[in-house]
Amino acid sequence: MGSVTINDISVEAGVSKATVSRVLNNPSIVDPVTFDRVKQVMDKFHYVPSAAARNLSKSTSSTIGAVVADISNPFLSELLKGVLEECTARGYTMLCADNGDDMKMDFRALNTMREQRVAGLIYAPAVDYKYYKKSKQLVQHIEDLNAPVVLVDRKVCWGDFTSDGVFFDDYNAIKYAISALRERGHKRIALINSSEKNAIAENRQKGYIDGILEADLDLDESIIYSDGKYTVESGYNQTKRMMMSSNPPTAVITCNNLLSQGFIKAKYENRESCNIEFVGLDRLEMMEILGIKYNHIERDSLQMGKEAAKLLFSRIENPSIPRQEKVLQPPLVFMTE
Amino acid sequence: MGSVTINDISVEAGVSKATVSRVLNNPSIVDPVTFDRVKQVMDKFHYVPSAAARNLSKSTSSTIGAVVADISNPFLSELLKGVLEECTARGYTMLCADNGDDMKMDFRALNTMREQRVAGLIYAPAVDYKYYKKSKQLVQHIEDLNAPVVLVDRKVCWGDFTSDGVFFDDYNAIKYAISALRERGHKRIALINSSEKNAIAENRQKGYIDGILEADLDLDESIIYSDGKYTVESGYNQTKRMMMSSNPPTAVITCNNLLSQGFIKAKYENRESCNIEFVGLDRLEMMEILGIKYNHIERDSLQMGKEAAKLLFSRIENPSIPRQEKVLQPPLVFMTE
DNA sequence: CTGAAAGCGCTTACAG
DNA sequence: CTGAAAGCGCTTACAG
Repeated sequence: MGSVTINDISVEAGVSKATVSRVLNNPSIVDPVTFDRVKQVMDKFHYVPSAAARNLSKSTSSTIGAVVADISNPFLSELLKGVLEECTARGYTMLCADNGDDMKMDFRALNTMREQRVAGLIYAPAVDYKYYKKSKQLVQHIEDLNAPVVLVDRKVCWGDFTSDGVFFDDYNAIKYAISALRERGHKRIALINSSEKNAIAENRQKGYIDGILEADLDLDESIIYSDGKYTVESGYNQTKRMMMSSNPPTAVITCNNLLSQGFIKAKYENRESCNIEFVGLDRLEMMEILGIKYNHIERDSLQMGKEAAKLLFSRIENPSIPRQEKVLQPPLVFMTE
Repeated sequence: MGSVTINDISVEAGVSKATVSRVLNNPSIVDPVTFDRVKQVMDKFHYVPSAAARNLSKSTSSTIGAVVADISNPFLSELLKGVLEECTARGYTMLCADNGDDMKMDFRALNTMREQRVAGLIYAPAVDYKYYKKSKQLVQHIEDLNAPVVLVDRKVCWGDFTSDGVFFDDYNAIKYAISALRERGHKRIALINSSEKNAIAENRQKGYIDGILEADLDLDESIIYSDGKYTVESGYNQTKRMMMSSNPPTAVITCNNLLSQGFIKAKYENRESCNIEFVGLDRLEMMEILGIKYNHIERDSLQMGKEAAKLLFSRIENPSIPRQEKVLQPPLVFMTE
């Protein structure tokens, strides 16, 4: 009934469990003849060793965890795919959890990862805890993890806690987008961001402000839209407000794939009246397929996932290497007609 | 250094490991006073029990596996999200692997799941093994898993192997799509399918043929396109061939989200010349956002994931219940302008 | 209500 | 080259 164990193999092959273990882990030191015999018994019984037992015995782990906001967001599912590829290549296994941008769920997910004693964690925190009272508690959870974590996408700083990380340089990307829009004649450029308190939203806003100033444009805070979450609905609502304002912008930058979709939805509903140009963050594959011009900052999240996993594995192999932070430069893709 | 164990707790609290274990698993039978004391020590040490050790000891598992073709395909990442939700709700953990529609990787993934001793498996096989010599071997692997599996999306039949499953009724959906297209005046309706040998592609083709016949239309095998895989590229290429044929259809049905995208790409590249109407499988969220009329068969893969997980858990709890197969009826969504 | 002991399926010094 | 034994971190009869 239960699966076959190392013991079954050892009695059938007439050797000790230690020897069976050796043909598994250190074949070179076992006598070729007994090796073959044991191997045959293993095949006959379809024996596959239990990862849990092995890990418990060696006090190691062969699974890494990944916690992100939503595994079905294309940006994130691509990222996870990148992580998975690196894991598979190394014989590691990937455990997924999501937090829905919610602190409580984030803590739950972290706790799960701890129970599972993951060897490492790819982590996009639900929020930037430094803005909340839970900050200390979060750091504690991370430390209790007792495994390296690499932050992805969302850079957060909490006290003296540090970890490896892979991020996009949204600050410069947005600055650059502004100068590009400026060159195309735009003088009134808006931003649609989220109101979440986190470094990523802040960086985007900072990039926006610096970009506006460097382009010698007027900084008008009334066209910095950021009163919602990173959702399609929020992008939609903010765009509507923007379109109905007395002095609408001629161009806008939308700060992630969902906000972009919300903007697009509103724009296409008002095709005649709305000719606001825009630059969105992230690819929207469907736009390419439809052949619709779509100016955007192309964040390659598959690559981000791979880079993050690589960082994680190199730290697992060598815990003492200096902290690493990769800042990926997402290219600005302008599609002129 | 290493995480704190039940032993650390027991010595600090001055009780046996058994008692610590009891406050974890069976609080009601332990003296309230010692319970509190132990609990306090646990909190103080941030103790979290090791799932691996617990599972090993109880010969159980608290993780379920999921293997699908590509975790970044929106249809599948939605499905996984559905699975994850059900897992989280029950305190289970989800292990992901992908097979890229490739048999070898499929076997690898299955093997990983076995090493991990998953409590159950949500499985969309890479291919329908009955068409390959590996069929027997696959069945063996599944049996060796020693855990219930529920098939999703891809129904396969191999010998006397049976398992629970959740599928969409593509056969009827496509038949229905044809009759709907017929009502709208179409008399020459094509199909773009994959050439993969599997029940799902077969069902679609069967639904097509029966639909054509029941609608009293001529069955013309030359407009059954199925010479590629389920990819955007294949959909694109097949559409191109179709458009260049001497007698192109007036409507077409595309058999999954990627083929639909390929079709759309080709269609939009030739906007002027191509006015073939179509019905695609699966939602394409971006079409809704753009407000583009998109007739489709709406397969709710999130729901499929949830249903599959529910089936799996009910079988885990009660292995002897009769085999269950759920066939979801995906609604046909026609968007008239 | 609690503890000592055996066991879950492995690995790894330690002897031989 | 191989085996006996202890240990990884838990749980669970079995006694008391």
